[in-house]
This record gives sequence, C-alpha cells and structure tokens, in this order.
Amino acid sequence: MRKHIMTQSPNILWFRRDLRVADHPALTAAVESGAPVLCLYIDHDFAGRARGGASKWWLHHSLKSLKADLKSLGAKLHILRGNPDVIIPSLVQEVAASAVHWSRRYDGDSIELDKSIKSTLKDDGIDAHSHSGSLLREPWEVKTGSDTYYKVFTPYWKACLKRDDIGPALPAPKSIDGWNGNIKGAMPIDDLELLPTDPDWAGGFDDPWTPGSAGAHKRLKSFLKNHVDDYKEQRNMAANEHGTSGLSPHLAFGEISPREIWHETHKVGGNTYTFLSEVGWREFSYVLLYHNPKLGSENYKEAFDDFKWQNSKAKLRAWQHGKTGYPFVDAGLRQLWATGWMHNRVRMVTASFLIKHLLVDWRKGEEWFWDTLVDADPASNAASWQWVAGSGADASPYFRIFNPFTQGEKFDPDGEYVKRWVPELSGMPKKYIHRPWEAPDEVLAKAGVKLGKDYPKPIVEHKAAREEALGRYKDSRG
DNA sequence: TTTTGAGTTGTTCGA
DNA sequence: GTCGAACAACTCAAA
Repeated sequence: MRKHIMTQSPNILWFRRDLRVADHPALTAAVESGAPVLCLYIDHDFAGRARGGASKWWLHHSLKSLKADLKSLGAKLHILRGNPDVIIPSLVQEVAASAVHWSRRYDGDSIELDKSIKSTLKDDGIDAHSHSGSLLREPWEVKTGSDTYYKVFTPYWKACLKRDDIGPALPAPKSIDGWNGNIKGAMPIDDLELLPTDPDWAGGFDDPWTPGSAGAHKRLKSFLKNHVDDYKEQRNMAANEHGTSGLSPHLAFGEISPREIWHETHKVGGNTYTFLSEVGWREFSYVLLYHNPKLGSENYKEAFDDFKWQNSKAKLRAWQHGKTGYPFVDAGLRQLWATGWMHNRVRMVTASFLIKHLLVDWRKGEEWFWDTLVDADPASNAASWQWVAGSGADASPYFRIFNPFTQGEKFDPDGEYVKRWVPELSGMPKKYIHRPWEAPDEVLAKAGVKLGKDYPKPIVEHKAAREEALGRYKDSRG
C-alpha cells in the first residue's frame, strides 16, 4: 500500500479558493482518475495583491479545517509558499505528476496566472484541468438575446432562474488515495504566520466565526431552519445577528459551494427568493469581474473618471477608525474592525458616507474592506463599491445619497447596534442615539457624553456635504 | 432598426 | 404624519 504512493505518478489537486471536499468537481475528477492524489495549497498573492489581514486569519483556520477533513479521508495537505508559476511545474517534475486539477478563478490576475501555468505544463506534456465549482454558472454561460453578457441584474437573474438546470451537488469522496510522501519546501500551516501577533487584533473573531466546511454547513442549516423565512424583513436590521446568513466568508473561501446552498435552500422551500437573489448578486458580480478585469481598480463607467475627489487623508482615517461622529457609520466600521465583518445594510451606508460625504475615492474604501473583511472577495467587493459610487453596472444613481442618521433610525430603531459597537453612547436615549449633536445639554450630561471629547462631533455637516457631492457630480458631467 | 419600458437597497420637499 | 413627485440622464434588454 505504502509503496505505490512513492512510485505511482500522482494527480495534483491544487486547492485555492475552494477549501472543501464536498461538491468539488476538481477533487472528484482527481480521485476518479485512479491515480494517487497529491493535495496541495500554495500561499501566494491573490487577485493581484497581498491578502488582507482579516483574510489571512480566516485562511489559517480554514486550512486547518481542510487538513483535518482530508486526513480523515486518507490524504495529507501539502503546503508550499511562493510563485505558483514556478512551484507547480517544478513540483510536477519532482513527483512525476501526470496531471494537475484545480477549480477555476475569475479575476484577471488569476486567469493570467492559470493560463501561463497551463501552457508551461502543456509544453511538458502534462494536462492541467480547470473545473467549475465556485459559481452556480460560469460567467460566460448566461447571455442576452444579442449574445452579450448581462449588465443589469434583474434580467440576468431572471434568465438564470428560467433555465433551472443547476446540476446536483457532488458528494465528498468516500476516501482519497492520498499521495502522502514528502515534498521539497513543504511547511506546516503555522509557519505561514497568517495569524496576527503584535498586536493580536483578532480576539473578537473567534466568537462569531467557525471557519471551515463544518462551520459553514452548520450555519446554513441553522439559517434555513430558523431564519430564512424572515430574511426579507429582517435582513436589513443591523442589530439582528440572525437577519442575514453570515455565509459570505465561507463562500469566499469555498468552504461551501453555491450549488450546495442552492439545493439545500430549495429542499427547505418557503420564502427563499430574496435570499437566493443575494447568491445571484454574487454570481452577477463575477459576470462583471470576468468581463471587466479592472473592476476593482477602474470606474466601470468612464464618465466617472472626471469626478474630483477630495481624498482627505484625515477624513479617510477618521472613517476607518469609526470616528466620524455619525453613530451608525462608526458602529459599522468598529464592527468591521472587531469581527472582520460588517452588516450588509451598514456596508452601504458607510460606503456611501465615505464616497459622498467625505469625497474619498471609492477605491480607498475598497482597499480598506479588502484588508479588514474576512469575506473579502475580488468580485463582490469591487462590484459593490462601484454600485454605491454610482460608477458601476446597474449601479445606484449618484444622487442617491444615504442619510447616515435616518438610515440608522430605520434599521436600528432602538439603537441596539450603535450601543453594542459604540459603547460610549450606550447611555444615550433612543431619540438622540443616531444624532447626538441634536441632543440638549442635559441629555448629553445625563448620558455621560461630552461631544468632541467622549465622542466626536460630526466630521461634516450632512446637508452641506450632500450638496457639495451633488455639485461635484454635476461638474464632472460638464 | 427602432422603440419602449425598466432599472436592489433613497432623500427631500412641498402639499 | 403621510404621500407623491422630483432628483438626470443614460443604458440596457427585448419586442
């Protein structure tokens, strides 16, 4: 048994953003090839830039979970670090691999990288097989009547639903004939040093999150059983921890597949349309990214190139630290810092605030989210920031400027969310918690808040900031 | 080819 | 307090 491991030519399964064993077409193909499977992960830049800090934390735990899952099936997870363009061909030679399998990625940099590796291997007579698995449908699959990709969500999603031909989710392999020898340069997960140390800012991550496939499925199950029926009504309530599914980081790392979510949700039935539409938005973001590789760095609508940003570093910093003086905005940014995640409704409000009230280029916000979100995703992050900015496809119109305190009053009516994340305001009465600057002196005194000392005064005045933004928008249009 | 209706998530103002 | 209209103009998708 042990002997053939070192002598028989293995198939390499290169894990990337698909850290699971179930519904994994690439893994299934590698197993079904009959050859031993060498399971590999390579730590390297993703989507053309360094991984964000919060993503690294998640990755560490996700790799541990995957390693355990593979071990129980009979395979070791080999970890390397460096440029895959060099590593893969050299590893293929080292172990005399006969094929390489992976799940497709759709951002421009990864596509280029995968293409380059594929062609190098081909020259050596080795087949690299790209498989689907990270999306319900490939981004080129769903086309309009005139054979172009969809640029508007609603008709896109209707076309997807009309086809109704999502294949069944694949079961995890019963066992894997793992190629478990030693390879050069392999390192333990801990040596990747993905966890923060000095300081350890991730103390607040452990409580809300359980990275890995088991955690993902547990969350999905509980959400479908208890909360999906109320999703349409509750998904916007910032303080409700069960209002949304919380699956985004699991999806981002591929610990669960959208196809699994799709079928599990249909099994439960009931009022699931709105929830599945959000899975649809993830798909749509990938359509946009695939057809616009610069979605994360360039305005989708060129008309926005002439917009005059103010790009104040001080204002950006105040926003990042949750010190804008607008409680709902600050609560969101502090939740992000503490837990690596922010409620979707609050993401829109904080993003709108940065772009339109503070006049900071949406790319600065996109970068901050990339660094701080555990669910940082090259498609969703880019498409969503452009949506808020108004520069994206099917975007919010620029003149739609979220009011940072009425949004709070609507979606956090009791101020529970603000009190949780901005504790210095926890003594404020409901009436003023979203606009402390309007509170009479005695109310502030009673709450123990001195504006400008315990909590900042508003960094900009809402009405004036709104008019300034609209004016600049108009100017940029000539 | 031309036309037509529609387009995630809002805000403000005035009646 | 509530309701409808204006906010601008454009692009998209399908008939």
